[in-house]
Amino acid sequence: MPRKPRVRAGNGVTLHDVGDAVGVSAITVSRVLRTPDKVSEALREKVLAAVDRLGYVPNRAARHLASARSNTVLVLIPSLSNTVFIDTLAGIEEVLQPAGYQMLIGNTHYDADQELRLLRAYLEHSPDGLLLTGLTQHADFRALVERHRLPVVHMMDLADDGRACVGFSQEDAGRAIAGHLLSRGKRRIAFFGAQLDERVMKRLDGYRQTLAAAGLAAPELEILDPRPSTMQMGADMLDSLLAAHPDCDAVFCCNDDLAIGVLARCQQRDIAVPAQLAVAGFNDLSPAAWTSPPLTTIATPRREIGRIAAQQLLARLDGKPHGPSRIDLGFALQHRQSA
Amino acid sequence: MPRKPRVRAGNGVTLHDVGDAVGVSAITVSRVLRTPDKVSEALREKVLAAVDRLGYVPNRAARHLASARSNTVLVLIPSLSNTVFIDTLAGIEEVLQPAGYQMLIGNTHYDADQELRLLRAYLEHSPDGLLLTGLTQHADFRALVERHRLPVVHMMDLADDGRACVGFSQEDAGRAIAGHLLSRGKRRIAFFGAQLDERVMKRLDGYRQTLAAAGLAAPELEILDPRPSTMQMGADMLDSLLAAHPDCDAVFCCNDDLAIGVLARCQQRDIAVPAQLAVAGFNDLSPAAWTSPPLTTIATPRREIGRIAAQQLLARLDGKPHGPSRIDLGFALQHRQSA
DNA sequence: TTGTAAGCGTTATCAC
DNA sequence: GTGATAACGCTTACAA
Repeated sequence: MPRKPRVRAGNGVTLHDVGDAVGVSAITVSRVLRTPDKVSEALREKVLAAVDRLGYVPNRAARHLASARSNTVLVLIPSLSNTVFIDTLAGIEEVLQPAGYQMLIGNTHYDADQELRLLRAYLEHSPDGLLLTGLTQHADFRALVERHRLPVVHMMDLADDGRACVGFSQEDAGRAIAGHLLSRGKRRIAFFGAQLDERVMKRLDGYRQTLAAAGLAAPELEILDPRPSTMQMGADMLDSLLAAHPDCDAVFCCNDDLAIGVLARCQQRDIAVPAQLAVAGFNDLSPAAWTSPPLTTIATPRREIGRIAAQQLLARLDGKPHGPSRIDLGFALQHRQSA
Repeated sequence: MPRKPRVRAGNGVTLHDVGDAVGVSAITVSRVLRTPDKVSEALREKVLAAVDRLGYVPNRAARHLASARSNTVLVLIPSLSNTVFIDTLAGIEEVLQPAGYQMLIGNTHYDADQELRLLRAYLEHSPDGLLLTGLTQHADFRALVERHRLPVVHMMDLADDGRACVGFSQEDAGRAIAGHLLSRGKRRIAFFGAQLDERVMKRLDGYRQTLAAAGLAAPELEILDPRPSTMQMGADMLDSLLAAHPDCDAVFCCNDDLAIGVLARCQQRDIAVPAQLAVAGFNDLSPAAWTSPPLTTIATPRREIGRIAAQQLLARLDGKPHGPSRIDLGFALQHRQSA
């Protein structure tokens, strides 16, 4: 009866090979590697020596297939070029790596359809759980997630419907900036928005509410552009704002990138900041402290968000009792000289 | 004889289930999905309908186990917080995703030991190939790679020993900046270096050679710090440089971050740029165009590097004839106002 | 404490 | 064009 040997992945050394080398069965080697306590010390040492000598590397696909656990978490973020999400990833990695979990990263490009496609594609890896950015997904997204019984933690924002989330109130943050500008005596406060994702719109809402409450609502001072934000865009927005409304005395930019462009243009046009025009940003990226004048902005706890979200997810994966499912990490107004 | 049903991963729908629903065997369903041409059209349609109806999702672990190909590429980069490597990742993703490959990302934190540990850990996924940053790895790295017969492409730099690589000459780039500063009439040219990785040291070499050739070598004007670069560090370096060498008339910063800190400090200290002190950076990150004055720097083709490196790797994986293994993508001097 | 047998979901091989 | 069978490497369940 002829055998049918196949091509092998990796370096070709299997649990069985290691077992043969020591004179034990494959399952014993497996135990040495996963639950050393259940194996006698004598064997344990011999096996570990053989593992080392033969250069055995566990095959994750086989483990996954046999155990029905992939030890993999799917992380969906809107962009790789935005430091905010990179910082979040770093926080996630910090928790997942030591726990033996692998992070799969999907870039949605701020697009719900793409997000759904990514989920479909990554489902082939049968991730054990999901970390999502924001609260709003494609209409079919949730059903698919439930069908696969995947635990989910949302990041960057706060839900009120019981979904697990780790973040802060984007609306409150918008209110905080607007309130700050009012407290500095500004009365004609503009809003510059790009990308116009869920979170930017909530910041805009907070800004609107605060201005309205002060009787200073100014929809004509809102400049919104759905394209990704750039510094150039910030500069351009400033030009068009001042052309139409030279009486404007403050600008709340939905992120630091726009704000940096605005500040640069102010310097070019000799506009006094903050005396003539106050400028505020959002996120507190590293260049914010090095503009001239340094930028007043909202510092967001994004690395911490990643860390806590990952911890929450792991707790669910282990079936551990987890604390509150809505975790508010807050934000901080970084008051510098631009506003 | 009692069966032993196990827990299942994913949504529980297998090739076999789909086959049963249509009245064909599992292997036929597999063929419909992978090689539709080899299945009659009638069957094909029925099968695809069932796949859709049942919500079948292929199990990648099982495929990997059976086919000995993981369709996975391991990418090792030194840092997630450096835009340079994020851009490279974006280029890689652009090529890998459409080709059906999954990218595993490992963050080495500029540490060869960590890089080796990551390789060991990720080997469990049996990646089909490797994309590495730089040319220098841990002493044991290469042996491990060869043992697993993994094709490798190096990124960001150029090797002369036949290894596959996609990048540009870091040394030439250093020479280009130094040469430019000389051509602007500068004679006391400092070098600020952080991180001090392989590539920074090569830029430093290029700078040294150029200055030496002009009879203007000035080792006392080199400030090197092995810690990760920050804008603060750039500002601090400028302070200590000018304290010791007030006659210095130019600074070549090993990256834009340092340069931004230097420019900010120049503005604070009322140092005229470039008249009194010329400042050059490296990488041409987006803020570089928005400093005051705008930063002269080296634009590097990092996204393209990622793209081409991924293409080269895929060609090797497919056993296709690949062109030259050393691909020089060059760089461009971005001449702005700071130098 | 250690081993045996079976099964995880897919694909390679060979037969029809 | 379609199917039966075994094999991929590991872990669960159960036996010794």
